[in-house]
Amino acid sequence: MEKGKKVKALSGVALFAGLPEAQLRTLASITLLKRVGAGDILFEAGGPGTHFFAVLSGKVRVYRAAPSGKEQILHVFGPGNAFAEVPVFEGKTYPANAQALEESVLASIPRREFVEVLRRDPELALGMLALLSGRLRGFVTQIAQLSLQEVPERLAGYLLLLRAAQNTDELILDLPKGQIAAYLGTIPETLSRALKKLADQGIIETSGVRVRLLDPEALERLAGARG
Amino acid sequence: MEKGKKVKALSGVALFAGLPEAQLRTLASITLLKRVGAGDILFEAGGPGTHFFAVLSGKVRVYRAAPSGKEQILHVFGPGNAFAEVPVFEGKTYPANAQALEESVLASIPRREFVEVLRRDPELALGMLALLSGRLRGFVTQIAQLSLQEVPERLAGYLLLLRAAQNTDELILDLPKGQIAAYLGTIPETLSRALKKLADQGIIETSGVRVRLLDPEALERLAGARG
DNA sequence: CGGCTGATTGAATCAGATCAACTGCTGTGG
DNA sequence: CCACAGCAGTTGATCTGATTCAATCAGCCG
Repeated sequence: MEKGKKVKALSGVALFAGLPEAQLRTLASITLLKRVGAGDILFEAGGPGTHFFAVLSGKVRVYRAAPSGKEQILHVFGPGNAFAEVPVFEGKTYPANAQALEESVLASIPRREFVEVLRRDPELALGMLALLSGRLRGFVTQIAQLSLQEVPERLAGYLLLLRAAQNTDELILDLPKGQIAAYLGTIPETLSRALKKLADQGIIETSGVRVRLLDPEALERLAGARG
Repeated sequence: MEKGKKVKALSGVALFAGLPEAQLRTLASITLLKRVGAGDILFEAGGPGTHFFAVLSGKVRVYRAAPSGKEQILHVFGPGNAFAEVPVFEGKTYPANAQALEESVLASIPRREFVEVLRRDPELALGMLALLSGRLRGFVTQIAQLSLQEVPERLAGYLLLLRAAQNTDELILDLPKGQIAAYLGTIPETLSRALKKLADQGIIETSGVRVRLLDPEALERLAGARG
């Protein structure tokens, strides 16, 4: 992998988008490219948090698992997203597990060197602060949903997210239903019933991986004002 | 309020602890002191996020509320804690509500000026990054608990937190039970039953606001390895 | 001594999980 | 090209942890 390619790859990461060429080159020089297959585990909760990652291609999920086997997905990251920033600034362990959902290519940046770059570039630090703040906001939403809403309402919120991302009312589910269930804090059986419930109410129409939103306003009412 | 007093107050905030005198003075010059009574609302979810806060004395809870009236506490902040950092770096709205639980004195720092100070002090920015990372870690734990554990297990985790904070097995509950219930994502009735359950199993002994841990290992087993 | 608020207890109900069976799709190998 | 293994998803029946509703109790302040 020659250097120019790495620089190009990194410039596609949102967090590094505005970075001057020189900084990008520095980053590229400490970055390792990592190719992983579907299902590969990248790190586990409690493991030493030595690296910070960015997805160049593919899809990665970050989740926690109960002894029972039930899993809660915290976030799914796609191309251009950076993740695993928590241990970078705490120097401790990863708080969750990460697993590739598909064949993916990742940029892997060693913690120590990355902090050095940050120390020298306050703008990157501010970008990082914005990234973490956005993450916090997302978690606040997730906590509120888990605690204050029931499954069909959370599902409504998720469908609205997809709508915003895909900019259409003819959605294509971006994950297998089992993974969506884990993201919503439930299990596939319950998700299946929730989809049916919304369909019975005439709010959506489903067929496999396709979901047509018949009544987006009803979804917004269900999901509540907040995102 | 003369200036020296503000500097002293700010130096008691963990986030600003290591800051050089000059920076502290700059901060003090843009800081407003705010006195609030028990029950006062500091800001509400969705409101414009103009200020960043630190608790100088008293206690503040940050929470989200459902239309039904049920509330989920995200965090309770005491003296020395900074909070409401999310809108500082996103320049948007507060993601949750904040309310004083007791008479409190707060340092209130305008967003724009604070960002300027940060831009000039990379070390403060790194401190801020560490603060946010810790917050993220806490939220990950909270999400996992809400989704993967049941109430008695979450309660066990909470009691262990108190044990670590108070460094004794003779705990004093730091919040009214109703608030603890809201923090654990449940309601007072259920918390009451969970306490009774642990007591029946001989793991704890309760009397009002006092809780004696008879079998901390059992609590750790219940709560699971993670914090 | 009331009267308010917080906490507890009991009974009924409910959302969601669990368990089990079945469907349907996909890819592989005979 | 068909058969079948294997997995994801659905459906139904049951179980259970938690909420709801209602009543009572304890403590604290005026």
